Amino acid sequence: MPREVRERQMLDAAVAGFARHGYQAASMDDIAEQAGVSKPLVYLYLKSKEDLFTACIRRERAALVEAVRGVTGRDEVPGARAEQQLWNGLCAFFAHTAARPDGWSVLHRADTQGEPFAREVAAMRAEITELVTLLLARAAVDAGCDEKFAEREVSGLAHAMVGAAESLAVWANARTEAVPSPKETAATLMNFCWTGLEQMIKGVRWSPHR
Amino acid sequence: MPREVRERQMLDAAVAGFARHGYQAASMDDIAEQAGVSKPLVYLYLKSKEDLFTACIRRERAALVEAVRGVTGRDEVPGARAEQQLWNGLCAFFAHTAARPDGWSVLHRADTQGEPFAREVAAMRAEITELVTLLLARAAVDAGCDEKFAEREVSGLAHAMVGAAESLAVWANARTEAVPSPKETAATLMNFCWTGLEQMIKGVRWSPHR
Amino acid sequence: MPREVRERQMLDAAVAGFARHGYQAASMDDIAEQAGVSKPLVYLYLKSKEDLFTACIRRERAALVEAVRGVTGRDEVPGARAEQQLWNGLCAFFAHTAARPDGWSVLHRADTQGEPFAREVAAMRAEITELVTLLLARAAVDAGCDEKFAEREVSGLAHAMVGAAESLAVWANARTEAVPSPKETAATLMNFCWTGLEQMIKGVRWSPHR
Amino acid sequence: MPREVRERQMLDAAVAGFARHGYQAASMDDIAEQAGVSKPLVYLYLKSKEDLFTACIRRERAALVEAVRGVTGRDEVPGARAEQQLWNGLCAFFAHTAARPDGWSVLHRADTQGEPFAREVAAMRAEITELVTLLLARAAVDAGCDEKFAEREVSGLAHAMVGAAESLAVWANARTEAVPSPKETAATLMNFCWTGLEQMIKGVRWSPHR
DNA sequence: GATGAATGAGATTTCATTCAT
DNA sequence: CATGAATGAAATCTCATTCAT
Repeated sequence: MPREVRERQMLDAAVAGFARHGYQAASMDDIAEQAGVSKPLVYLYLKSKEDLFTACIRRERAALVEAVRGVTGRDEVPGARAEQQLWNGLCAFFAHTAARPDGWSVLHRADTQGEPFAREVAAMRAEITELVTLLLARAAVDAGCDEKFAEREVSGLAHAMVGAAESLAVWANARTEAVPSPKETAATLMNFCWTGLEQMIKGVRWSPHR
Repeated sequence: MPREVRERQMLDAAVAGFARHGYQAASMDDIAEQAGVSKPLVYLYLKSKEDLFTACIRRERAALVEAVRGVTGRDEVPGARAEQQLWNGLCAFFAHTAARPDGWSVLHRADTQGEPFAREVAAMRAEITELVTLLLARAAVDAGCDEKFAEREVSGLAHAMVGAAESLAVWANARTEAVPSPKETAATLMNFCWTGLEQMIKGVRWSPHR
Repeated sequence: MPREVRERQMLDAAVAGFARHGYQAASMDDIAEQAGVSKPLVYLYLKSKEDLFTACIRRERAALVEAVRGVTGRDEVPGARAEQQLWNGLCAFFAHTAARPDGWSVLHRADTQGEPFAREVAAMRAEITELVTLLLARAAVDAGCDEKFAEREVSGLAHAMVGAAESLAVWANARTEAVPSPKETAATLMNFCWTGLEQMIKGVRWSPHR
Repeated sequence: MPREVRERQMLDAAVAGFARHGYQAASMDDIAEQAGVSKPLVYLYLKSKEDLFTACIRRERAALVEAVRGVTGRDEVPGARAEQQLWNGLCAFFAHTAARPDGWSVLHRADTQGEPFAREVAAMRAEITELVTLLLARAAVDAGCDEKFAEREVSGLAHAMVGAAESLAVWANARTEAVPSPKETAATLMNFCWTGLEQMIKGVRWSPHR
């Protein structure tokens, strides 16, 4: 059996194992068995537990980012409405995290599994946040907002949105009854952020002294 | 030295250890040493690693809920404005998580450390979410909204808000420069959710077909 | 059972194991079993295989040096004949290596088991060589030799003698029939080195052109 | 590529590997890679790690013995002075061990790598010791000594000399500064053993009671 | 009440070795 | 002739946990 195929099997098993038990508690024995290969082969191909976990993160990160970028367009598409692109991106995000819950679990949990892994996830988050920031800014401009203002103010909203999306994805995957569809989840968030954006553009702010 | 004091020392050490290394990687050896007691004593008092972790979760959960409840009022306080109570609660929440980062880290990470612990955290989340739902509903009613409507619609917003608050608390603790004050963090979130609530009351919804 | 006793048992077993199989091939499993304890206890007390081996080297080195120093006198003993002291030292050396063949094997083999261990042995060799140099020099002076000359020339002979003694000790232990007594072995070497010393004092040198 | 060449490459790589890391620590993976062939080929040609090591020992042993025999003459050469032959042999020995440090290291270390290998080395040592004994005996006769006496007494000196030569070869290879030339090393030893031989012939013995 | 002594079980990792092609 | 693919067995080391005192 060719190496490529075996490697994919191993990564599949590893993602499942790490998702279920976390990095520390997942055992190489179990992962190898799950993949249908012997442990030495896992080590031959993937070097160490740490490298295996990193490989999982990288693969899942690439798949997720690809899924989102695939529908938002990799670059600015002149004429396309940013709002629509954002909506598409969110739908793709929640669809992907719902379709590959283990993959998403690995990405989300990697955050709390020590330095080398947290960096990997931070990079992904930065990548996505940048994309969202761009789309929000262009949406604001579309809505008649001053360009300078948009760039300055919208970043905070983007951070909040990405954080909220992460939480929602976890929460949606955890549901066992009344599981929301990706579009419903996306709509919830869009609803939230879009009103936030509009208020922001208008300069409305909440304050305790109000 | 009385048992109570000893136990508190152990829990303190355990919370620190679990926060730093996670459940699996934290070692009973280190915890016992850190607590300044012998390992058998830890087992005598707290039975097992699992029980010890559970005890940590329970203690930190109680402390956090107490901190929030202490400023929102344990029950509905007729005449008090719900908006103000919500604001107070958020401030208390972020102040507490900032003051006890290890405790919060334990609570947050427990979520991904396997079944028995996730349940504990889920219970805490439910407790807080219920509180927030109540406050939001009363705030909606205060704003002239129909009571039935409020109860039905506001729950989703509460869930999102709690999730967002969790993310924000982690994010704030992770900062090393430009660390936001609890009030700033609370204002960010309040800003966000309050506009969402107002739009919701007005019946405004975002939809892809718009 | 007190720690000290256990540690000695472990070191005994380790010395036997390392002597028989060498550092790499000796297994911690076997050593623990031989010592009549569980592996974790070995690790608890001696930290690692490397540390265990180092501890063996140190103990055997100390015992050997002590055995030699005990009969040569730790310092210069005015009035004592250096020749006699040297003879006593050699006898003690061969008696010790014959009495503790495993210990001597460990010391001798450590030389070829990698850097950290070779250093340990080199230090021991230097210690003994220094002692021998001193005795030879004093013996030369006793024999009417110029002091300056003695110090300069005798060092090479001391090195050769120590090397020869090492080889002889290994060789004597390897014999299964006609095993020489320590005194016989010592006499062989003394015979050798003493004539060498006498010729050297007289300035006689062998050269190919003779 | 003919089998002979391939085998030589493998043995070269193996000798280098065993010399650097010892028998246990050297890995077949590394050796195969170093030899530029695949592992199965190594096993096809040399059957096992043990056989490979044995093959190394045999080859290096043959080369060393050949180098010495080549200058001492394979048999007794009537008319040639034994002293000169011994000198030539020592020079050849130290020149060879200096020229092929890895080969010598393998031979020397094989001694302490367990039964099957120690026997190989013992055989080589016996071979060389026999040669030296012969030369020493003839030299004694040349010097006017009784033939019977020579054969009986000279054997011990030969053993000591071979042991000393081994130590010196290792020591010379280990030097990084002031590396002695083979001739210098040979002269050191010759100096030593020749005086010993002369005294012996004269019947002079050292004794503790002197 | 408190601890020094001790371990069973299992973790990651490596290595010599062999097929099927 | 040559190799990519694969593994059984064993190595070092760690950890939660328990007695005897």
